[in-house]
Amino acid sequence: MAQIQAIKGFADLFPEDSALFLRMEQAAREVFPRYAFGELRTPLLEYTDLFRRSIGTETDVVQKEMYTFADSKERSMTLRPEATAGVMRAYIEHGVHAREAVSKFFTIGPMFRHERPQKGRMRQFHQINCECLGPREAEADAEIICMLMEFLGRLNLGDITLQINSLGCPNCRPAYRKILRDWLESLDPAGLCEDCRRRMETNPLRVLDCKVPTCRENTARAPVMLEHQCPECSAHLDTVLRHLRAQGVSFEINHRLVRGLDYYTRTTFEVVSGSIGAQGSVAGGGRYDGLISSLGGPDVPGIGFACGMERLALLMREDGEHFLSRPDFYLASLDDSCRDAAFELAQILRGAGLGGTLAFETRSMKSAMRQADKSRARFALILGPDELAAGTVAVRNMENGEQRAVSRAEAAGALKA
RNA sequence: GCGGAAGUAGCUCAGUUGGCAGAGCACCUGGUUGUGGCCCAGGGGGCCGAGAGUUCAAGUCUCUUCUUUCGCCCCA
Repeated sequence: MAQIQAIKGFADLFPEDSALFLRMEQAAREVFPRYAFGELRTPLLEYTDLFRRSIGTETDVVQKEMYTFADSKERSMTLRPEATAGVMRAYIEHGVHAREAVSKFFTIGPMFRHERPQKGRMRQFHQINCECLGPREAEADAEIICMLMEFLGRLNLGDITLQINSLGCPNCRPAYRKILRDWLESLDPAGLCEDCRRRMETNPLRVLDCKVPTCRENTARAPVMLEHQCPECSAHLDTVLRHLRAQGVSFEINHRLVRGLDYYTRTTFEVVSGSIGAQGSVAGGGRYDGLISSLGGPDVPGIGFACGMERLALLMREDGEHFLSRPDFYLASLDDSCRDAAFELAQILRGAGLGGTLAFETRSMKSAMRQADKSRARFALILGPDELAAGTVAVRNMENGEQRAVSRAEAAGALKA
């Protein structure tokens, strides 16, 4: 215990790793604004009540996964376990609905859940989150899904699948819930796992989502949600799917797709990958028409999604590409007398927009070249007594080995050419 | 919260029935005047995750603990 260590489930991202995150953020900031989404940054810390009321007190997230503690005035605070709640709070608190009929926000940042860490799951993890508030129309669903797929498409993720389902609305879901529960109760209980027998009572929809193979077999012919929805919900989903087909966005209907958070209604979707182990869900979202009013805000519907950046990073890494950019130069002095001039030259180059390393110690030629090679710089710049006297610097192209003396005043231009 | 596996050099890992702490890669320095990658030579690097115990002797055996990892659960 002498060594100070990072907290379990909290990771350090070195430049090779953060380069992937940077690339995701850049893709998000390019794609989302074209759909009129603007970035909203909300606090990492909120009053615990916000999450209890939005995510649902019965969920695992609220019951056992939140980082909750009291501040000096004994108020219960929680590190955000997801982004939607904070966005909703900000939306309501600032009366945004009164200013505009449709609000579109994205947010990027860390979330915190006290779970057992494993592949693709950290206690501090990062999400890219989008919320579209205001429209009730199916076009909003189709648009945000198209946007998500366009965003993911920029990331070179390999095989991913978009799955869609509809959970119905408060008018038709209770009836389906009852039909499903009755059907489940007619089964031989021995065919279901312990969890499912419990879920049958508390949350029958979750039984469909069980991963135990025998449960899946035995519920294969369960009543299908989509066949028991009201005409409005059916029409809504049809419109969403029609637009996706027209846009060439491929998807599959997953009758078992049930989301974990209580506030979802109608359209739900998830993007999954088979190649990163058990935590294969890369993005997920859906419509939450009752959430804002249940938090004390106006009766404004919404739809949104979240993607897990650590999981995206796992998929991006597989194409083995270099995400770090190459420096322009590596500049070394061969003698102590040259170091002042080297420092000046490095600053001139940086002032001209070039990037690279200045070797602080005087190095031998061999060592300087080895360092230049290792830095992956495009050019090695060498400053020795000869160059110092002549007002030049030796510029070596590391790709082809071509080398020439260039006046120090013109070095920046030579590197750019 | 529940299971399985693993912690030895910066990284990947050897280490026999308990008996001097190792390799490869990486790093540094050289291989005669100031030139990288390949090759060769040399060098720096270790509380063997931590703490107890057994023993003349523990990297090795026992227990505890921490961490990592793969699953379950849940979720992005």
